[in-house]
Amino acid sequence: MIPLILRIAVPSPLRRLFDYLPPHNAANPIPGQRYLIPFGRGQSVGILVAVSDHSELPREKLKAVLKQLDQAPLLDAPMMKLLRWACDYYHHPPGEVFQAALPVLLRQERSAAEKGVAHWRLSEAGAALDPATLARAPRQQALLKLLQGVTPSGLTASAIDQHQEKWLPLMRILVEKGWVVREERAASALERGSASDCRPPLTDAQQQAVSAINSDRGFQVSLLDGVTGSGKTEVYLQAIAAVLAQGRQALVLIPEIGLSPQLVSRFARRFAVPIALLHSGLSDGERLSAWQLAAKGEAEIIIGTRSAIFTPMKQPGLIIVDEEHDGSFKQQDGFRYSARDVAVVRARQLNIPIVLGSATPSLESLHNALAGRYRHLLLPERAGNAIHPTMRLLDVRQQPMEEGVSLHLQQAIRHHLEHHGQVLLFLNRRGYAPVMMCHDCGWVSQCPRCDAHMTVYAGQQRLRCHHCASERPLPPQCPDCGSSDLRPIGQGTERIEQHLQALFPGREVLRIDRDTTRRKGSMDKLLEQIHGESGQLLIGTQMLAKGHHFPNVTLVGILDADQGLFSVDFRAAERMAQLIIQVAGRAGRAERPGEVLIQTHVPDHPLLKLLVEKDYAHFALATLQERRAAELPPFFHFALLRAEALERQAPLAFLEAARHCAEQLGHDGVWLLGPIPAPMERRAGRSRAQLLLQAEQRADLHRLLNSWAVALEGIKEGRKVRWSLDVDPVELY
DNA sequence: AGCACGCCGACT
DNA sequence: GTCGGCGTGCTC
Repeated sequence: MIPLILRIAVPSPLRRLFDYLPPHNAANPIPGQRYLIPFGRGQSVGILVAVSDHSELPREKLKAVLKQLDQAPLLDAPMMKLLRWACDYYHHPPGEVFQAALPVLLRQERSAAEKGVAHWRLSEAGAALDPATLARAPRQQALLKLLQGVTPSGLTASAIDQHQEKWLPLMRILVEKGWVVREERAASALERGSASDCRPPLTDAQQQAVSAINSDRGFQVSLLDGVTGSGKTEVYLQAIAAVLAQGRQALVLIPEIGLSPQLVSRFARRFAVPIALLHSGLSDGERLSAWQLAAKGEAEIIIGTRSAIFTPMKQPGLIIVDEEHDGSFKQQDGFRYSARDVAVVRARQLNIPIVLGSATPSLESLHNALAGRYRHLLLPERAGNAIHPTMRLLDVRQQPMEEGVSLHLQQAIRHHLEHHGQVLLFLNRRGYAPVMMCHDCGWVSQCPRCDAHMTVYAGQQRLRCHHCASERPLPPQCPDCGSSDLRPIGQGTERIEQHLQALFPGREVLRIDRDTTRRKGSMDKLLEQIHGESGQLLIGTQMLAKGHHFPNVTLVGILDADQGLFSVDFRAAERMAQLIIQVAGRAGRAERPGEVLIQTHVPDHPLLKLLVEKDYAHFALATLQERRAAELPPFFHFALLRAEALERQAPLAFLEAARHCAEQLGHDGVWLLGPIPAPMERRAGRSRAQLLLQAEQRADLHRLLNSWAVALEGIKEGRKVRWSLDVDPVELY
């Protein structure tokens, strides 16, 4: 008998597998099983990737695994294949890639059996208790009322978190008093749909899209390119319905803040099936439970953010990526994968259809559609009788401005408010002002740890850096010259909010940005206020652009469209255009016509004009031409090697060595650009630099990366820096 | 990444 | 005399 070698992915930053001997009570080794293994001086949990009949190492150097942790593999063969592809494509250490595909509770030595999750429910006494009894303990009372308002099975910790902060000690008091019972139950992260909604009639375009997707018998990418309000979700729902009817599962990926209660309830109202939700608010136990239910096929619809692309499915039938252009699908640290791109590969390997949906498709996806690799499904009309908003550029050159708002825009705001419309202003800059300056000596509020300014927060009277944790009180006088003539320069949402309040006294002004929605539930509260009233002013950052519907908004004002036009990042214009269109899409959803006004100092900018006078498609096509001419993605392919360290020279020294290494290996077809310091060289006290690899042919790039990524681990300058390799980087800094 | 080994400075 | 600095080597 040939002695088997187990090739195992071990959690470590090394780009290779480790060979082990089977355990003495050798049970049938199957890739996807977990093993407890000796590693270095300690032990860890690894995943069997392959079984081989030989090892490159002499036999006496091999150790035997300590224990087989699973009989049945946790990761099935298709998932193993996907993860091996991801290791190869992203050139990331297999140990970390395979770990990323497992819920945290399965990364440790423990059985894969379902474990309970703490629930709190009312006792009989608690159910009968009059909340008024707790009038003198308002927070306990709130908890009691919360539990009295839900099903008798109670709530999990993460569910309670949505309603109240720091509730655990209070809940313990209620448990002691005998009104609440804490119990561990197999958690269900499942929503159960009710199917109370029926299907609305479809537009012709929707019908065509649904028919096309439902006729797919195998792998096919559909780019569902539909203007805001054209009813993309309805197309998803009907495509899912067809898949469920075949007894198969649907996986829906959504952006990080796209998992709104509205979206979930829309799915739940349509389908009477178990739906698993995988979002950041879940506890480890709930996440494990959702993952297992999906793997067993008990969850028929799986909705989740980026990492949900690695959810196992028993009967996969369809993958949907909603808002496929959204940046949150790209992981920005560690294993830097794009969930959208992995989704396409997964669908191809599973031979199932995939739908990428967006009102503002990424140039990558559009390029694939134009090249015929993706089927382009267009939804040009708004569903129902809503009308397209009219979009106009406001030339603000030489115009009187007050706090970044031109008088023209101010008049338009007044007009819409008087006609009972809501007004939404968009400014992608939070805080009061991006910098504080001394008018006497020129001192500016520089961050001590970053090459950036500290943002002024007037309400909290503090300076805060948006790139690190630096924070301090607003100085009353100039720290350099003692002058008291300190002035905030420029505008952020907080300042606009204040200005609008002064301009329109008596009107409700609501600010929606990360600072006003930080606390759990505060976003819901704000949305509730917006839906109830009319005649309000809303000011916000890109949070406003995502997902939420504001049916009463009749005017959208983009305060500064110029930011995106002159950035070092070649994708800035694409992102700005997507934001403008997405924000504009919030207007005129009901039967009221919407108006969109865009302030700019460059009204003749050709791309901006195309976007406003034509549409996103024209903008995108022109931008693609520019990308082709400039040899940028999606026509050329990038990989970025980043390095950072406390010592200023260390990152550049490492990258020089890395470049030298690539030159030794040979890099035909690949341009090495750099190393150069990062656009913001210092961040959080560390100096950063990067080396960009550019290639016209992916094959050339990956041929180099195959040997280079491994060789990088041996560069001695590398131990003084933190470095990472990013294939298909989205942010070039 | 961790973790150990190993060889040179300021301390009880 | 040693406690401990971080350079360098290894993990099957």
